[in-house]
Amino acid sequence: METNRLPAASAAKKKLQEIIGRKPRKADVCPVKDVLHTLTDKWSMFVMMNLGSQGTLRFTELKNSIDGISQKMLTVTLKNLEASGLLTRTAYQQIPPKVEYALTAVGVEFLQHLVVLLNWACTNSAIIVKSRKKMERAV
Amino acid sequence: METNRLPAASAAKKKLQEIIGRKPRKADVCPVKDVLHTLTDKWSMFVMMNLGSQGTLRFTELKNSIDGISQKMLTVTLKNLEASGLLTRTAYQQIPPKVEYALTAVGVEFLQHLVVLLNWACTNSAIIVKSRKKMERAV
DNA sequence: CAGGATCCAGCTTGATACTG
DNA sequence: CAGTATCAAGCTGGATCCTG
Repeated sequence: METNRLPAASAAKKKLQEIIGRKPRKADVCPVKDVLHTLTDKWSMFVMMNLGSQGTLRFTELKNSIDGISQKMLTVTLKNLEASGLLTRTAYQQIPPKVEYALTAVGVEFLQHLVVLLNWACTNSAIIVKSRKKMERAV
Repeated sequence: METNRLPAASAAKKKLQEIIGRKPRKADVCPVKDVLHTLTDKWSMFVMMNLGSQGTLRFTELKNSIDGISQKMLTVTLKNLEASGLLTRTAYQQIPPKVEYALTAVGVEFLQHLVVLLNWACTNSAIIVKSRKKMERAV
């Protein structure tokens, strides 16, 4: 419980102050919030995870890989990610159309960080969920 | 651009397949999505960042630290984080009331991971924003 | 196949007023 | 001080229909 094999708590704290201090408190001014929000978006994560693990995918392949996503949201999500430079869209001019999506170098880099977080979430989700259940009962 | 000082792309890919495979595709079944979403929530991050960098804080102190947050959302966010076991709420029975919030060990651990991601976002937000601007023009 | 466009229900959120 | 309660507005996201 006490072992931290991470960038040391103190270093993290320092980094935090740096990051927080960097933004003039106005959330709008600092794009980090916005960027992170886009990236940790409900569907964005799934899109990137699937592209990361399966490589290049077509629109329908992605849709089938991500259970529950609507065509609209996949479109929107893909556009955002493409606009943010995290994935590339390659359209083949042919009938029927064929469009392929793949992560960019930046996308892969982000995903690697995300994997760490996902892994942590996987490990700790049980604890968190249990904690929530306990709170519910307490009410 | 090509340097990756990260858990190696191949390892990340493997991990991804593991994580994706673990969940039966049904987003509802896998709590990881839900957990991550709570944690990367718009306000949750700010709350945890402030607690992480400033230590124990009172309700109003938090509200003042996080520009733009409403009293309601702060309440909701704090409840969620407390229910998830990421922070503790200590109420002193006195008039006027005094309530202090602080991260738990789990909270600190998560925050340390988050810092890495935040740092990455800070470094790359410029690139991403620029990419977006370019896309806008392309339209 | 890969979307674009539209409509609308529902959740999220902010503003406001009130309380122990 | 630290919330709770309520209501209205706005955005999100799903369903549906349509196109090159």
